[in-house]
This record gives sequence, structure tokens and C-alpha cells, in this order.
Amino acid sequence: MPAVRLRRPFFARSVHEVAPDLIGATLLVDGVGGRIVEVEAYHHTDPAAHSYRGLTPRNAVMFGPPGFAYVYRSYGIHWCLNFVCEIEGSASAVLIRALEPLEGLAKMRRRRGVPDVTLLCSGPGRLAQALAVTIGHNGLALDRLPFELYAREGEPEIAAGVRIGITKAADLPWRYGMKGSKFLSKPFRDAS
DNA sequence: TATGAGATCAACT
DNA sequence: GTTGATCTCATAC
Repeated sequence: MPAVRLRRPFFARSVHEVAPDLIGATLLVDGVGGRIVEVEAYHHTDPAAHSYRGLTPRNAVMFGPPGFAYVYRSYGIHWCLNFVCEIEGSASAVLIRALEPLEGLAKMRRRRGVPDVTLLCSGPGRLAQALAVTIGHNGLALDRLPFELYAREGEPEIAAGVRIGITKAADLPWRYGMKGSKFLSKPFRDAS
């Protein structure tokens, strides 16, 4: 288990620095989680971001200070987990899309109802279900329980590509992933 | 392998 | 009334 805990200054940087730096970091919620292998960056100047059109009750946390969790309901069904970045008011966040399950495998399997370890957390909705993330986590600080975030050890090979499941600004290469990981929601096409 | 429907909520037109 | 930062299951090729 990595020892260096990520604190709020880690998130007080550009989303485009924080997002790739999160690849390989360890995320636990109530002791359940694993290594982050895929994220996407969203900034309020980005038409695909929820904050693009201004503050609403749903996205209010995005307009607050960095280092907090923004959770929203997707397609009426799923929960999706984001980390707020930069400075208060910048309304930028990183969507956590996939992780490699390491801790609490039994709990994750029970919550997800599937035995296949590569299907536990490979996608934002699946990840939230496996970690039992709900609207109740919206606005919670990332450096306090139930969240635990630990810095990666070493430098993983990072792949970049276009984001998934969006129609606006779909060509921006703001998806980051761990090269070659089996736990990505979708493989990266472009090498480098 | 690939498309299609259904689930079901918040924000937008 | 429609759309979307999704996933699952069903049916077709």
C-alpha cells in the first residue's frame, strides 16, 4: 500500500496536470477500491463539461474549492465520481472512469453482481457502484474519510486519447489512461 | 461483433 | 418533450 497521501494542494493545479498525475494513484472509499487507470478532464470552458453553462444545484460543487468530490447521476441510473481541481470558481474536475480493483474485492463483487474482476470498475457507472459512491458523497473532502487517496509509486506509461460517450467537443484528447492496463473501460487506439 | 431498447433523472429548449 | 460525461440485456448478422 502506497504511503504518501494526496492532499488538497495536489488538486489546486490545472486539470490537465492533475488528470494524468492521477493515473496510478490509489483510491479507496471506506477501504474499498484500487489503482486509478483511467480518467477524463473537464473544464468549464469545455462545451462537454456540466459547468459550461453555469452554476446549477447539481454542479455547485464544481464551482467550489479543489480537493472535493463531485458526484452526479448519469442517464438517470448511474452515479459518476469526479475530483474538483484548480481554484475555487474555475469549475473544473476530473472524471474517474476506471480503476484496477485491489482492496475489498468481495464487497465490490457483491455490489456489482458480477464475478469478473475486469468488469468491476471498468467505467464510471460501474466504478461508482463497486465503491458504493452516491449523491451522499457529493461535496465531501478527498483528504478525509471515507475517501483515501495515495500517490502513485514510480512513473506509469500514460496514454492520451479522445473522451468517451460525449457528443460535444468529442475530439479533444483529454482522456488519460495507464498504457496496456486490462482494466480500462475501452482500449486506447493511438500509441504514444 | 454490432446495433437497439430500456432504465429513469436533471437540465435545457 | 428531448438529451446525455452509462450499462445491461436481447436480438440480429
